[in-house]
Amino acid sequence: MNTQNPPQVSPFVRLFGRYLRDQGLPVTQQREAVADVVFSSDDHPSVDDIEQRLREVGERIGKATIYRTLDLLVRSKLVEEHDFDEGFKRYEHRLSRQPEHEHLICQECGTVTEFRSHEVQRLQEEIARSRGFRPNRYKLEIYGLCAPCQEAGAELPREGLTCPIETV
Amino acid sequence: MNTQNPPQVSPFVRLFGRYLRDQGLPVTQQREAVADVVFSSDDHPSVDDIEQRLREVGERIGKATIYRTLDLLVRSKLVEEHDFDEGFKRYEHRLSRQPEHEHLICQECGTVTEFRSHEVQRLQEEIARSRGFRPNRYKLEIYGLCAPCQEAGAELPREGLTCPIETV
DNA sequence: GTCCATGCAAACCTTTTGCACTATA
DNA sequence: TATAGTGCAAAAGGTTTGCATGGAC
Repeated sequence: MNTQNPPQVSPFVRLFGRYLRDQGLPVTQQREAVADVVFSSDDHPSVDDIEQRLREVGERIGKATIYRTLDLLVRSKLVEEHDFDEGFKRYEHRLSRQPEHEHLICQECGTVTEFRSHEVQRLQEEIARSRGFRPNRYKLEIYGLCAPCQEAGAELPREGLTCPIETV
Repeated sequence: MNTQNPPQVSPFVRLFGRYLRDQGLPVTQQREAVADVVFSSDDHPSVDDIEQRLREVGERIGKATIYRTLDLLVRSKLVEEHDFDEGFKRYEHRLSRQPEHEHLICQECGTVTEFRSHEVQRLQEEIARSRGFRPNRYKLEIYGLCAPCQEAGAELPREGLTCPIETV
């Protein structure tokens, strides 16, 4: 189909290729294409987003292959899987300037902002250790309203019981 | 079916009844039964767990009703929904001694331990505020190995690239 | 030439919804 | 009695899998 190969394989895609070879797995054109899309995305694309972006570059790759490649990318630790309570997963490569970071998620517009806090990192380690737990990874997500949505007058739904329960 | 009513409705279930009446919704036997199971569970039951526990008490309630009741319980803010990356949701009532707490999740045995940290709470508020974000709720989850699993010799899967990438 | 990946469609699993029937207020 | 809930089964939506074909090594 696509006789015109990409000008050159990006360093990140090459890293993924190395992982595949380490595992004795073939480096296919589809795997490189999916990896390239993920590594060129600076947001948190869903599988549909990835399929769409592949199509924009003239690549028609089946969803099954995308899922299977994402699985490999996650295993390689080059990509992280996220679940922002939307009913589907999002993916994000770990090769940005902020390899470890947390997320602020706007409940109005869905925008995801990243932040980094060494203090959170330290706290998490301290908490785990004090309980004899060996931490592997952690995630901190803050849900609320981003600044633009607050200015636009957005309000968070106020349901729940009228009298908040404080059972402490 | 169940002519033998529970000895008396628990205070928590009664609270839920109040919420329902506030909303102009009927307080049904099924809703009370589901609420009762959730409020008597000190772990994080899934919908299947809840169905199972209802059956153990002689209640046969359809899954649809369980889902619909859980939705009401979550709306009432008496119950929280969790997603520990298992492919389904878990539920936990907020009426324990620790209304606000975070989770340590063992990747070996799946055990969920709770912890509380005022520092995390403070940090989260500080981070949000410094970015003009209005926080509504947050979640911190630490994944790793619990003490018993470590003692049993469990190891976390070491996949990924042999040479960890530190792109900072 | 062998092995594995791909693509399509069907299967899967959790969750949601439509509808006839029943219970609540 | 009007209104809303229940249960069943079907649908929905994201993700996984089986299988025949085709490409990588």
